[in-house]
Amino acid sequence: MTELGFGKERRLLTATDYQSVFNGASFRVSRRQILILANENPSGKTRIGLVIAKKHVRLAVQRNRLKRLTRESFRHHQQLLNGLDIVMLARGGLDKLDNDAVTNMLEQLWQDLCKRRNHNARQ
RNA sequence: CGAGCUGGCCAGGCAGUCGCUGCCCGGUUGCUGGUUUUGCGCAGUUUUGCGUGAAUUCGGCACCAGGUGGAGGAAAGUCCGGGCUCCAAAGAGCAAAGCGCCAGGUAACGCCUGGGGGGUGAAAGCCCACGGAAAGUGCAGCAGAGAGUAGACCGCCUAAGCGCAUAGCGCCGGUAAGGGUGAAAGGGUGCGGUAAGAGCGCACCGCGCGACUGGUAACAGUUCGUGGCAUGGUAAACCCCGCUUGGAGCAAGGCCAAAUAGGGACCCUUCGGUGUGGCUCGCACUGGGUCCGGGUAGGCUGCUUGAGGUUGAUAGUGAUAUCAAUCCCAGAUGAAUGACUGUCCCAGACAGAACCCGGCUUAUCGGCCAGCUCGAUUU
RNA sequence: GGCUGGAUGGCAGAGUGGUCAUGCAGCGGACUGCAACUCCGUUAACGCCGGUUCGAUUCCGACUCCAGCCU
Repeated sequence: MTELGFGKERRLLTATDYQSVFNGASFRVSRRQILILANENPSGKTRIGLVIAKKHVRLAVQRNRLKRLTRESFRHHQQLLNGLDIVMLARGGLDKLDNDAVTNMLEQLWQDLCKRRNHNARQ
């Protein structure tokens, strides 16, 4: 298993997985077009789930594009986010950004999330 | 060469690194299920049964390595038509809905092909929900005299008859040629005719009906006969005629199954009730007896070999069909087909499969090929 | 993914083949010392594009948008 892999065990799979993150979200970082919720995973795995509603991003091509970009970014930064269950929610207007903008934004969000986590750990 | 029309095709390429997923092949790897042989223990009269250990071999899952495949012409809208599944073995009648020139194609269609008719364009071509209004009912505001058995507002006429009493006026009337209204005013043009007019008569055009000819038919015809001429519009108003349609949908349906609640399956009976698609019939359930399984979260399946693609031959004007050879070409399930870097060019539009096909419609950068029309020029 | 329903002034909400009610809101006026209430008057709409019809908000087709249901 390589360090940058992205298999089934790295994803949130069921409705109950999503519910646990939504109900007890310990971390919450956002930008205008993206909201990220996260929670410590009890078994120490790193997993991500995507919520990109049709209401916010109308075209299927755009939804697929955003999912791919997010997964790719997550895949590259998963060492940083070790042991978290993460849910990424898209807001309106995200489909208007190009690939570079989305990738940069996600990178900043990962950093924010990491800082928030370290801050909590010290307290 | 320019302007235009029709049909078909393509949908950024290449290299490297990282990543996702289906299938195939392999593994001194891990977990797990079975086959065969055999050791030991227990039971038994024996065949043997149970427990346990070893070897053997066949799978399944995970992981690793390699190979190979991985969005569209519209995948879209869900507007039609089918397959498939369940509802009863999907049946009968009514109601309701859809379609509508003719012939053919097709599994089927509201689609396609060919033909006819109408419209449009200089032409190639393009467009058309294109049955019936002499079966019946309804509708047409306003305007207008009159809106469907036509109709005297203005106008025209005053021959015949009557009155005044005389180139005239009035009464009784006549008249659809002209004006005006309207979306629409009941064949058109000309001549005759007349008081003025009128298919009143005639000629030509148009129209209806019948015959004949051509065509499978729709329909057509410098054809013949006949009728003075009707049958205004609206059926995407009700309707009539002909044809078609049972309803739901893969979140259909089937299987395995934590939790939770009390029902569930089979047999017998048919008064009432409930349900199945709008109603009726019909059918199923509810009632009594016997026996224990049923099922939410979740998982598996349905799930991709098909009215299939490619090439060729044959039949046909064509849509298409038949035959032969050959190929296997996405199958995901929080949902794969991507990201980054470099490079080239004509600088990449619209846009992402979700059970599967056939169409239609809508979105769309740019390019290629073939055929046709018109114009210009040269030989 | 599939299946339904809808779109009428700023808001709510009827309606029908012939220039669309009604209420609230807005504006102007009357009443009042000023307001409220009340009364009178007035502005403003059929989602968009085609077709059928003499005429479409209504009938038919396509498009856009908004709700709801099935897991």
